[in-house]
Amino acid sequence: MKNTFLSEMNSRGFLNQCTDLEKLEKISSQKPIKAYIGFDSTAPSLHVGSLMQIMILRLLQKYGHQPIVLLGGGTTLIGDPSGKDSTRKILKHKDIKKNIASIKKIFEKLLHSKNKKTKPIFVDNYNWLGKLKYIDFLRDVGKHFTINKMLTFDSVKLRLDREQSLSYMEFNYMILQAFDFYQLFEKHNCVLQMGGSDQWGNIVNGVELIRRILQKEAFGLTTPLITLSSGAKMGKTEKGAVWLDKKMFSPYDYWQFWRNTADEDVKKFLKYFTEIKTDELSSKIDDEKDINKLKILLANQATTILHGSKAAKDSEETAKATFVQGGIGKNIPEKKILKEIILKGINIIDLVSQNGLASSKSDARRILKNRGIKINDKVIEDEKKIVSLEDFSNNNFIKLSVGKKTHLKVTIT
RNA sequence: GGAGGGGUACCAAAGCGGUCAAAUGGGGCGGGCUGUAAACCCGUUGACUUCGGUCUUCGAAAGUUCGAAUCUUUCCCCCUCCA
Repeated sequence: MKNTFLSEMNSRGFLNQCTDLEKLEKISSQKPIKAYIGFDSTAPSLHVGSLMQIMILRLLQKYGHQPIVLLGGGTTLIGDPSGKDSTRKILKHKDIKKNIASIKKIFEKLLHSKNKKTKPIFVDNYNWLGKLKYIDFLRDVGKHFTINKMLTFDSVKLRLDREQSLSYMEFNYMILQAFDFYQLFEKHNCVLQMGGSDQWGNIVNGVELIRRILQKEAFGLTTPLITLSSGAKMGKTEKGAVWLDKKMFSPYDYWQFWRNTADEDVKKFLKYFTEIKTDELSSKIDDEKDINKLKILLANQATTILHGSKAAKDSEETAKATFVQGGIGKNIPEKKILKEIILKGINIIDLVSQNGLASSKSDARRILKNRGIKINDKVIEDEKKIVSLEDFSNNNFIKLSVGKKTHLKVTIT
């Protein structure tokens, strides 16, 4: 097999379903194509759940194709029922716009834009969905959809089977997404839509709509659902969702997220979330006996892609200092505290809870009772402990730890 | 519109006049073991506390009572069946 976009998609394990793999391979290996993926704009940032789709867009660029990023200002107003038990809360148009602007920034970091031919095209489907005329839309587009068929799609069927209500608004979602594809095909000659496996139904609808209206062929492709060995959904940590925006989730935490990958998931993730060549990768995996080294490799690569190599290196060093040497690394979050406060002395419980290391004072007390609070690696047993100048006798800072993984460098100013 | 069932902590789900800050399970958090893993084990899981207690919570409001998650009334919401 030739080295093409699809062959690498295949070797990295990104292929789940495709409407016509052979034909798509033929077309995409002859000339550059445009492909699109739609992203949810319900939050001001994407999280790792969308990362696989982003990796695919990068791959697309690598092979000289052009990605189209659809940020769904229109469809987000409706809410995709796929994979959801219940109707989401409806966002205001204003908030969605804000989200789109902030998500766009993340893409600007993750996708290359130097090469004119492969730089991403950003589109917002509100531009066409917002202008639709109901009657015209029903006549032109609606006539191509039968209720009979729509009822068989998982997104609809699962809801109905579980006897959960599905509003008429959400029921229309798949038609709107199909219409998106049609629009992009017309406007940008976009021949391929990709997405997660839960998007299969929506994507196929688009392909069919294009065939019905234009008698032209478009393609759909889905990626497999990422399953974690634990069975949990990927992307949740003790700190909440793993956001891609560093303001919401720091590069160090991001590095830690990958570093803490379960053993069983490491090899898979190296293929998905790094850009190490697949043959090089498999020999690395075979040679490396220490799974923790592979985890570090994964963390470094993944962090480099999102936050840059310096952030990755800093994070690794911080981790080493924190976990291996038990010291304090420079990426440890730092908190400055006024000298007067220290001179007066501050209660350990207050210090911990005020800095967000515990959710309340009760919580801080509880952790302390369980021997989870440490100053400079010494367990604090007395909840009345006053942190004062003598705790800073060696340095002008202390390492305040809650649990094994949360550390804060408290510095006097 | 008619008939029935229900709304309890992060989620699921018990409780149905006091012993209820509310069983149990899941999740979370802390500890142990270890590899910053998994599995397992222990502890903990409303807030504040001078550790004696105090305050707020069982869909919302009002009431009965010495005392209400538990009883009454009104309201809101959800579900099932019938039309």
